[in-house]
Amino acid sequence: MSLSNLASAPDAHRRSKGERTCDRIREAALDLFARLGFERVTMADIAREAEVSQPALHYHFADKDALWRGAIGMLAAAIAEEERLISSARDVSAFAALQIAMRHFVRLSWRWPALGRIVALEGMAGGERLDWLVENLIGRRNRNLLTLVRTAIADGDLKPFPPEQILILLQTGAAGAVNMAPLMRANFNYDPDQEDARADWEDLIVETLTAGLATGRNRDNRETNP
Amino acid sequence: MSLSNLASAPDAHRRSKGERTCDRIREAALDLFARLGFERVTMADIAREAEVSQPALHYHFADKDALWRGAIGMLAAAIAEEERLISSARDVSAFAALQIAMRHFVRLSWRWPALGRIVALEGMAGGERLDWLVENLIGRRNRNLLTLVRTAIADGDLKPFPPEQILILLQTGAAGAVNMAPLMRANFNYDPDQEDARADWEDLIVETLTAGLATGRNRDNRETNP
DNA sequence: AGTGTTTCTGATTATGTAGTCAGAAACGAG
DNA sequence: CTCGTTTCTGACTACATAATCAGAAACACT
Repeated sequence: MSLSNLASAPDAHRRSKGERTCDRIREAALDLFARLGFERVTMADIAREAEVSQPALHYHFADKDALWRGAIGMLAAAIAEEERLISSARDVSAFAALQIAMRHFVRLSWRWPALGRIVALEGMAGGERLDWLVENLIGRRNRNLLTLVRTAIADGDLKPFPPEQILILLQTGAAGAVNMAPLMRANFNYDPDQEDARADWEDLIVETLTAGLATGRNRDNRETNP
Repeated sequence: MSLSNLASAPDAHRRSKGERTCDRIREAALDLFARLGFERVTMADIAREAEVSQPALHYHFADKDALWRGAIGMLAAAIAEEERLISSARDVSAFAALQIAMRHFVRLSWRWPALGRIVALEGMAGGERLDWLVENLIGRRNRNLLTLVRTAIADGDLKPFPPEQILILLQTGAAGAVNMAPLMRANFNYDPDQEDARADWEDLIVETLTAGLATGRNRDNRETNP
């Protein structure tokens, strides 16, 4: 909980036992919550997956909601990295920055499948957990992206659709194959979670949405450079 | 349960009391299941919404799963109508048929918000309910669409990405604004469920994905006619 | 009205699940 | 090793919820 004694930093990479099991619990919880949603997961499931007893969960987290937030917290670093990467692209056009962001987002979705799934799950249901997500995880990022979309439209590079809609299309589209992997397996006997399928998907998303949303002006710039 | 006596057909539109409350229950259940997912909805919630007592649910449906399937059944007619409409477009190119299907699908998503949400919920989780959905509601429809995509690619009208991925992009994209309405409200203070917003969304989806997926050959056909 | 059937309800049970707590085990500093 | 602290467990409680059932009410038909 504290910032840990920086004095003993030399071997600080060796986290305490509690911190390690805490991580195990959060990993198990994130995986289960993302796949199944909050209610379909029991504390017993998480405990089994993390190889601890149920009360251990309550030792590290006050209740199931706190555990959910703790698990989501594992995504914070990934989001922060994404925000950093987007804002670092400051000397290119908003349109080019969006392309970069989109490619990065697809990769992020594969790296952290839980992200898109949890946003989808709570984004459909609404409620307190969604409010928490917006407040603590995705709100600022999304508003920044919205500004980027608005700028690209003002620049005449993007078709003038409602920017909120464009953003949702980009995000639900990009995460589609990740989120819907079980459906694709069940309905098409197709597994999108393969190295080459992932690469195809990344190209499909970036090329398609870029080409589809661009105005004639830059229609032929596949990957725009400043 | 039986095909009802066709003899007394003249006034057959007057359904029995049981059938009417059965419908009320299914409507309430469909709405709740779609918004919140199977586990987050209790039988008491549904009973309250349908203005009956809990045991009434068990009189009409064996258990919660049967009620879920019964509720989903309300979407069957909508899907059938969609299938009919798609297969009726037989004398146009596969590409043109896909455009028609896409526009129809966006409208269908707004008409039946439960459809996309339930597919998304179960499509992420996998499991028995997804298998049931594939088997009984969306499987055939999706395979038909897949054939259409394959044909359009073979015709040289669609970019040669994996057809399964193209289909998932079309569907998750099209249903995005419908499914994510709560997120859009929470994050952007934007309500996509307005007449003009719906129209914008329909255009955004059809124009963007058409333009993005089309090969150069038909790139400038906004709405292709045979 | 009378009678049998369909439809529904109040009361109740069984079960699964989140959360609690006393105390055991593992750990760390001396 | 010893003692104090952190970490964890087994046994338990409280509660929500799906499901049951006997019987009441609404209905349909004569």
